[in-house]
Amino acid sequence: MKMDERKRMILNAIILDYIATADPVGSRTIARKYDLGVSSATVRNEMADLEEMGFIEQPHTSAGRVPSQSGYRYYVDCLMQKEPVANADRNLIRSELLNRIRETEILIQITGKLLSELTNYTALVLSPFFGKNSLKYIQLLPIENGKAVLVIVLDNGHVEHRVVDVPESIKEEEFASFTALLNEHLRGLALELWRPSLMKTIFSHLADRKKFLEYLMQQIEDSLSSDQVQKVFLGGTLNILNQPEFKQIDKVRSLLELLEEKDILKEVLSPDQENGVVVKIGSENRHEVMKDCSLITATYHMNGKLIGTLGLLGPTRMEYSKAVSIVEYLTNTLKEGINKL
Amino acid sequence: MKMDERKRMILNAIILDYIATADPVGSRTIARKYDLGVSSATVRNEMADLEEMGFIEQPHTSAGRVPSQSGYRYYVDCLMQKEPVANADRNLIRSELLNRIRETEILIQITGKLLSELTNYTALVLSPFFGKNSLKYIQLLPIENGKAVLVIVLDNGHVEHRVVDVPESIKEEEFASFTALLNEHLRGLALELWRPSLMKTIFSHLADRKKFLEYLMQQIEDSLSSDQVQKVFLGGTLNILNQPEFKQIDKVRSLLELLEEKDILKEVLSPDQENGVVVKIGSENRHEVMKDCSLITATYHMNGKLIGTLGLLGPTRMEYSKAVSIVEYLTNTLKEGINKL
DNA sequence: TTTTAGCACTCAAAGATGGAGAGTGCTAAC
DNA sequence: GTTAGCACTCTCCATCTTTGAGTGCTAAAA
Repeated sequence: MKMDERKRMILNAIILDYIATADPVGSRTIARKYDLGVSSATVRNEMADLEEMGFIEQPHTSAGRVPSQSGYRYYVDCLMQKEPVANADRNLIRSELLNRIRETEILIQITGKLLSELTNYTALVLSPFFGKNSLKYIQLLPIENGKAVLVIVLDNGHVEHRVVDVPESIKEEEFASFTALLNEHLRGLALELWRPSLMKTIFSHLADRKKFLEYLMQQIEDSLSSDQVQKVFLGGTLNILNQPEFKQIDKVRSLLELLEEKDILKEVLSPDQENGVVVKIGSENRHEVMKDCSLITATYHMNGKLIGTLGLLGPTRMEYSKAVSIVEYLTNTLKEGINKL
Repeated sequence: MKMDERKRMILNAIILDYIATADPVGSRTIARKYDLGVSSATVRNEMADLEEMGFIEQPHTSAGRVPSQSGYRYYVDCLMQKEPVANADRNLIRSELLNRIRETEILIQITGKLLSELTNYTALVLSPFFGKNSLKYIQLLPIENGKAVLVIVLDNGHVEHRVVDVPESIKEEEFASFTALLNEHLRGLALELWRPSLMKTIFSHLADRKKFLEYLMQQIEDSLSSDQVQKVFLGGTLNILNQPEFKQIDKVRSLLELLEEKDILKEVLSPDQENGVVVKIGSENRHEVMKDCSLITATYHMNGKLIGTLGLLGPTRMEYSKAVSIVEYLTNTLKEGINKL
């Protein structure tokens, strides 16, 4: 069976109509609403072909047709025309993301909020991962007997603090030298390379404080472990409830539960190819729970390095043409924002 | 009509049964399951009385009885026997809350998680508010041209950081004097009293940096405004979905939406009396959305001052006897934990 | 006087029935 | 290759029936 122009138009019409209404689409509707200059009977014949090709399916004999997963796939790959982002939306995005933001975390949060509000789907934003980033600044501040605050600043604007225990035997004056030491040896170093470097230092400079330094090192590593630092931000979690396909509580439930499992989300968001906008439809997603969902992802970079992912989760019946462009535009603006930090 | 012992027993039985099953309770069930030594007919007569008194009601003529709001009220006030917290739960709580925690925020988070997991309801924890607390330590750390990290430590273990802009004209050496100045004048001061005090300082010491100090002050106030600092932590948000009374999506929806409105939650959690465990049933809660829910709250203190609230949200048909004791025990342990920080 | 057995009555929930409507596939004519 | 026409299918909805749990009332028993 060959996919001629008319079949393409009909498939396109079916998908657009189904996306808009969530109701199975009949031959008559297509013939009337999308004037193709042919009768419903003709459309009917074509639809039978499209069904045979696997692009659409019937919920039951006397119902209209519904796009199948490969139908959506074909649409996204070959038929879809990206809808340009509305001017108002562009302006909103730029004004929110490019103004007066000083910390990565806030930038990411706003991005999530924007994405969900502009699309009415659920936004997932994976914040930058710093494995390849390096330390700009580190400081140990004594706050009371036995306690200090460790402040860590990375070269990409991420700031982190953590309260650590300090042996009482360490005097206030020593903190300055610790800080100096840490900065001297760690500044500019990629996080991955820290430990070996610090170890050398320990033995050469401060053998008597070895234990404390080891503890400190542990704390630093902990603070910057991907678990701590690479967070997933959600926006519009409850937007799934808007979708008629999720009217029953049990369907929504497992999805909402999935959204609380940050580890799984990270996995879901980890890209299998490094750039551009990727659309995963239905069971193309690894997780069973997402079999009725599509996920649009895009990665963002800094200095050419992949640092994070942006995702948009909706029903398979989602407005791909609009969603894809917004994800794209938002990713680019986010990049800009991060590089401005 | 008088409330004799038998009526009390029957009401108690009805409520316990309804809490356990969520089905309207019939006279036969009561007579059989809770052996009161009387027949169902007698129970029936008593139930008619209880209904007249307003403690129970019938969904429809031929259904069993369901506790009314005042029924629950009477139960909580007069009938309920607190179920002691299981030993395993006690141990879990103590080991999680009293070990190796250094920051308030983490303590609060764990409390929320525990509360929801132990009860299967939704936990709300309002973190400490510091209006009356004072500053232990403040520091301004330069990190690059035009930027610095402001680190703020309060006397109750709360630590906060924020990236601020710094005029390029301020040299690295000046930071130390700023930090010294801030500490000198603000340390030990209750947050409420900061501004006037700092203002005096500005004019006497550093008239030329007035603008920057004002900006800095603004940043500090911002960081410590109740909006920023007094956060609501949720645990087990999706536990409501377990309840059969929330099977329809529209009922759950408004409740889940409520849980995303942190401002409303703060209001809901603000106590109208200062201590002890308070149970608010159904429409005793201010919010329409919560008319089918009960909220158990308890306040926690530090040095005698009220600093936060702990809440547990479930259906009106909630296991009060168990929930109340867990809230109580957890509040006490949280107090302990905070004072140990 | 209180309790109980018995019975008629009520009502919701669950099936059963029967159009109405939307949509299909097939056939025969254009 | 396209279209009109028609029989057929299946869901959705409203209506009706049955079933079962539970009640209230009454009259007899304790």
